[in-house]
Amino acid sequence: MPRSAKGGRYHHGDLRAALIGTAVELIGERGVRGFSLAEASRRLGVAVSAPYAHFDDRDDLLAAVAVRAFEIFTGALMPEMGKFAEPASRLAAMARGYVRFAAYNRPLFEVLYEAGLDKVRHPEIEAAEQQLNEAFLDTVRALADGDETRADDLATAVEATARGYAMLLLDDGPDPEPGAVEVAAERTSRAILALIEGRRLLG
Amino acid sequence: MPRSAKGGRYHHGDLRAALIGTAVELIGERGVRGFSLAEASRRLGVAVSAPYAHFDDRDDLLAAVAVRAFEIFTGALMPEMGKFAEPASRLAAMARGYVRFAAYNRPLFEVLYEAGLDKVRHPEIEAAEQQLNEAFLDTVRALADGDETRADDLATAVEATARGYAMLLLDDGPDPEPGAVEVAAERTSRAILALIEGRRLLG
DNA sequence: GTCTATATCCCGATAGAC
DNA sequence: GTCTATCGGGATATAGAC
Repeated sequence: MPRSAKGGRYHHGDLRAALIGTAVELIGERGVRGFSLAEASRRLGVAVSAPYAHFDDRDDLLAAVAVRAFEIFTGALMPEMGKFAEPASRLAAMARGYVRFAAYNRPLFEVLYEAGLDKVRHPEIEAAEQQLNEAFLDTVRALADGDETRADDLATAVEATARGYAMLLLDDGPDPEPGAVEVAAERTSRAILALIEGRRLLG
Repeated sequence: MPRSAKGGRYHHGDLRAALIGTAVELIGERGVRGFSLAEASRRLGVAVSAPYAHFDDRDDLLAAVAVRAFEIFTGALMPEMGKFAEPASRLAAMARGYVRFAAYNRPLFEVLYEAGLDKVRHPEIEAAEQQLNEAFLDTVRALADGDETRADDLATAVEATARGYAMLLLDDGPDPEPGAVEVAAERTSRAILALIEGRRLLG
């Protein structure tokens, strides 16, 4: 990418996109709360005031990261589900995908849950969440005998299980090895199947 | 509590303990990363340099909070377990206690997992964790037919489930209502029982 | 759209007086 | 053990030039 000499003007091709990318990098290194516009600017070699031409403020940039996170999240899980016809297998596959996503896209996963973004100010985020949620609920309903309350309880249980395994994996340290990720994903998958097996005890 | 007039010397009865308490307050309001020694000092009406007479640095204070967190955590879960003889009921009770602890002691729960403390510098933390862990593993083993691998898988599954439900509850917003906490705790408890019911699928 | 420069604020940590 | 004072650093955000 073109970079003018030190001190000269810097015309970035697409500073907006570059800022989002750098934000992801930085969040991976220091967490959401440790991220700052100032350091992102420094890394890109632009003035600290430059980001304000593209984003209202720090949170506005984080919201853009969150939207990208949901896109990647959805893009990773939907195909995974499509490989299985049985509802139980589909849920297990989703859970595996969930844990893998958390492990391999830690910064994005962190933004989804820890950014504390104002959903009133950033409604795009909820919209990005919608598609995946519908597919998830459809699959859960198939295991609940048409009982909406049972479906809700099972959905919560599946989500909690996946979330919990993801958190445990991320606790072990940043950037887990692929082997450890697969072990965790497989355990998660089996826990989902065990949960479904005993689901009559849920509600 | 005695407080000298503005500008005068301030002799606190136990600044060390007061700092820990104020840290918990502040973490509840702004999260672990948003906590600062400077603001804690301001709230207590002492100079920003005063804390350094009791703690090496910011992390040293957070470590003291973490130790207190484990003490309260253990103190809440052990009696809960003691009420039940059956291993499955004990694990379900632990999980209920786990979720309640997270909901009613959010700052402490946060410190346990998000403080990112150096365990080499603060070995007390691991010691505080030990007691509870042993009791937990003993109960899990009773459900694993003497198979240590099965026990390990089940322990992970139980921990992940409790952690996941706690995270979902905390996601809903700070300071959840007692009604919501009980619903979440009950759901967690049932999920543990369902998991145990289907545990042959775990490994 | 980007830069320079600046205002304003907060933080951690230390030195030296009392 | 606490205070006053201070150093050094980093952040957000804005104003005005180009």
